[in-house]
Amino acid sequence: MTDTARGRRSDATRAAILSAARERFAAGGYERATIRAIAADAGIDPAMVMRYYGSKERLFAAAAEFDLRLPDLSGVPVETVGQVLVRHMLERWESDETLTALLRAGATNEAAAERMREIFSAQVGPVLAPLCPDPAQVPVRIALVSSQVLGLALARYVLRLAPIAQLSHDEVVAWLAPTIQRYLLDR
Amino acid sequence: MTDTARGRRSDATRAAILSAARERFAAGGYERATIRAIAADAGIDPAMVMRYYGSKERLFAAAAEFDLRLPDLSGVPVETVGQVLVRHMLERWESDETLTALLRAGATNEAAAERMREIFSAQVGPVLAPLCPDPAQVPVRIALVSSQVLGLALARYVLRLAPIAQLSHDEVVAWLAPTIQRYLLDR
DNA sequence: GTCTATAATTCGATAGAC
DNA sequence: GTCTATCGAATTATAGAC
Repeated sequence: MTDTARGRRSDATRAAILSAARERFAAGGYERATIRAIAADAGIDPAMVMRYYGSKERLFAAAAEFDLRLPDLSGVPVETVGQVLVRHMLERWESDETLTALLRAGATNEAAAERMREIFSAQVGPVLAPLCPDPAQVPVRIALVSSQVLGLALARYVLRLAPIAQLSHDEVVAWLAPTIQRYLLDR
Repeated sequence: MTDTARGRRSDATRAAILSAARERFAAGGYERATIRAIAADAGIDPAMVMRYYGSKERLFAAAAEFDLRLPDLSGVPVETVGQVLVRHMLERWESDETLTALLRAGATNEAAAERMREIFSAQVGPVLAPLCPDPAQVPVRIALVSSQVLGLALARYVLRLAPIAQLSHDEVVAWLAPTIQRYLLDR
């Protein structure tokens, strides 16, 4: 049995489901994203979603897989770490709706909140920890940075507070970078 | 017809419904808070909720009425404005679950998001605007302050990032006050 | 003012034909 | 691998008895 005969079409279907799922989860959170709507977007039958992912919960788990792709910061000057980080997060947030899906869903769904905690501790932690002065303060400093990054995303992409949604990347970086810098390095 | 004969019992019921509604909206956002569960919490029949508030949407609108009760800041030294503001928000957030209800619901419900925008522009704006140096920058500065306050609430009360959820009020104030101070007054 | 009964939808999930 | 048909449960909302 060749690859084309067996897996080709189903792989495309799987990908279409996942893409549609991310879009729906990002637009309305966990509860409002229905399997029926996701299937309709993907141009397939709702039963296929169940066949491929078993349940809505498992579909979300698959759709909420995410890599922040944080750059290695060991090479950049410490006084520019805030700028680099804020700019990277802006671009990452706007290039992949999965983050908005996680944020919207995380507000009402415990599994999504847990995934969010994982991402920000497991991915942000290791990259920023070496920069902090006192090892004991690392978790707090990472969480503070996360709070400002998440607050920006919430205000800009979810609640859409006009003044902050209209800022350019450069302006956001100019305002937020010093905050990140202080949370990470001060004292 | 006396007051006791007509409105007394119904007023108590109205209040019980509203209180139960805030609790449910705060715990699970808009979609997961069901009229049936709210009625059960209030110890009355689900039909009563409809009778008093007409629809789930109008119930939420009533439950999401909120006053930040921001203090007059014209008297306090400018260099302590950040501290006063952060401490007030912490206490307000922890003494009234309505804010958490708004935050959770605002992530997936447009009416809740709109109410959130109203609160932060109509209530925070007037109090902080007189402190800002350049009138043209007022909306942006208010929105930046909001982003950090909302990010704190999201991380601490909704996503429950352990390191930031465990901080004392004093520690949160010490970390965040300088940020607020800079967003409001710098330059 | 309160509750029973139920209408009208909508959802996640399953069974089974092809 | 895909779809039809449908179940069972849950939801908001309404009608009407008492």
